[in-house]
Amino acid sequence: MEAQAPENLEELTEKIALLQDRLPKRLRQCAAYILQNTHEIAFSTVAEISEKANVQPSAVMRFCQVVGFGGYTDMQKLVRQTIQPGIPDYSERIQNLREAGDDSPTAILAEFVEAGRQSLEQLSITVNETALEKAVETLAQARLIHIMGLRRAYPVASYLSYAFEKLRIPNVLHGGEGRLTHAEAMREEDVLIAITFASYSSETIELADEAVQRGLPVILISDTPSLLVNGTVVVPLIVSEIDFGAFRSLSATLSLAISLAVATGARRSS
Amino acid sequence: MEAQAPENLEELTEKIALLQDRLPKRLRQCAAYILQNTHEIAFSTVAEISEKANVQPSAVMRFCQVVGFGGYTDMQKLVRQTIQPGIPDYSERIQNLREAGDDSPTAILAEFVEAGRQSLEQLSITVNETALEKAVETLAQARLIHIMGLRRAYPVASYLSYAFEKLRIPNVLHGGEGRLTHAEAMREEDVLIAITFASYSSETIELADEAVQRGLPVILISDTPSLLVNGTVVVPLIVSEIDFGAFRSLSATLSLAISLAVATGARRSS
DNA sequence: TCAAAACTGGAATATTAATTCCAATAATGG
DNA sequence: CCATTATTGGAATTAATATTCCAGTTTTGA
Repeated sequence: MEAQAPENLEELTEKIALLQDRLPKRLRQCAAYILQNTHEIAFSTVAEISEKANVQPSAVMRFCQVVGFGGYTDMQKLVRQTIQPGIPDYSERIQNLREAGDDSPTAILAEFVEAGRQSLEQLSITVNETALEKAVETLAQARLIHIMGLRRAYPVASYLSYAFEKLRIPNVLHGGEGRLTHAEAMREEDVLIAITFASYSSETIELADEAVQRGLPVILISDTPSLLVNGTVVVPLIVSEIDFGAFRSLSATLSLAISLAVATGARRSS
Repeated sequence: MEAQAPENLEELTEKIALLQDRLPKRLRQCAAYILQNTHEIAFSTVAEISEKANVQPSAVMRFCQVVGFGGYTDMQKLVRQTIQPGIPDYSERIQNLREAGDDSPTAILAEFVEAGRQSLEQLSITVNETALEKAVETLAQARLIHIMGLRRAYPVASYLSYAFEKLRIPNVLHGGEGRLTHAEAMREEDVLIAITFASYSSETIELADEAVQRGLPVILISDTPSLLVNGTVVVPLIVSEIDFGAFRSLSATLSLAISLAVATGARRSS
């Protein structure tokens, strides 16, 4: 209306974000959908967008006008312009990012993205289906799931705990900030998920040992099979995450962990 | 005519190349232009293509039919599909998995790996280099870095904290297990990294607001730009992570986060 | 509680683009 | 060179899509 039409994608998202709160219900639905699926506009018709956003075509139309465009066609033109030069060619894009200069943030990001991608690929190839299946089966029958992981492994452990929580599966996260472990809380019919990478945290190893001694199944998420404490009760899940510098993006490990949780949830509810 | 329509870009180019020689003049012009500008088809109308190829629209039409498509629309559909790899609807896919009875851990893992891969690609394409650069610059100059993220964002926050620790960069992780925040600890020259995804944790938002009011720079890692608290001091880093079911692999977000940390470390030591 | 304003859904209309058709032209073969 | 067939250009038709309009509904403010 009175406002200028955005002239590039950033201006567009910024403007939508700004408006979003003051917009009436249906227009806000449009805003939300378009914010998250901006690029869809390039290829979709008004009708398609409106259906996915659960509004009438006319609402989408009004939305375009509120944002400052003459109509949907104008907005689509903008999105197409900004998409076209790129032609989402991943490898080319990564190449460009890498060339940005050695310690530039984008160059570093490119390396981590690439490392993450390779790790994921690696994971999908090397995953031991039998072990995974066994792990899920074990978890599905557990009364209480104990989770332990420190340092690099802690984000994985905490995300697992969060996922189980959401799935309403009883779990305990050991060794959080206070580094406390509650070995004595491990009872019959419980299971321990231990996550540790070289060089291994002694606390995690100790807890795993403790669990083994008490006869509990242990699922071990690690980067090498070198610490098979005890072949009979330990289910090893190996993830070889690619390092960049001293760090890893954890992409593969987290994917494996979350799959474990979701599969367990599915198994339980069926 | 009765020939099969190509089903992907390679088949298409192959077929055109094959036909090219036996085609009459105008159709050969079409072939030549389309071979070299295949991707244009995704965005252009028949009229536009025909003009650029110096032929009549009807010639383009005939060309499409000769290649095996029903019409221009079909050919366009094909090109669009291959340019924009799907953008799969994951909530639908998990439904499909369930219905297909394939909720095996391996199948679920495959989905998460795929979702992670796509998120990483997406990130490499949509990352805002300027914002990233600004974020690193800000962090490099910070006296103390505050980190806040709850629920899904907590693994990211804790990994960031771990990385900064390893890099010997002073940092505080707020809102850990006890959900405690230490707003009063935020002083002049500090910086806050706030991580939150829809639906946003009110605690994180509040801490960010507090920081803004105290005049501290805030770096916001989020999935939509919809909560730009204050454009002047907040640096927004947007990651659109693909959901699978109710969960995400966090691949893209963690890659971004770890890059931020490493780049900051590099900047500081130089 | 009521009147005015804002919002919404769905149908009606206008625009634009795809597709077909046919007469005119050019190529081919005897 | 003529008859036949293939190709072409452009207009006419059809289909799809964007856009507007308005009556019904909800929200707002006094």
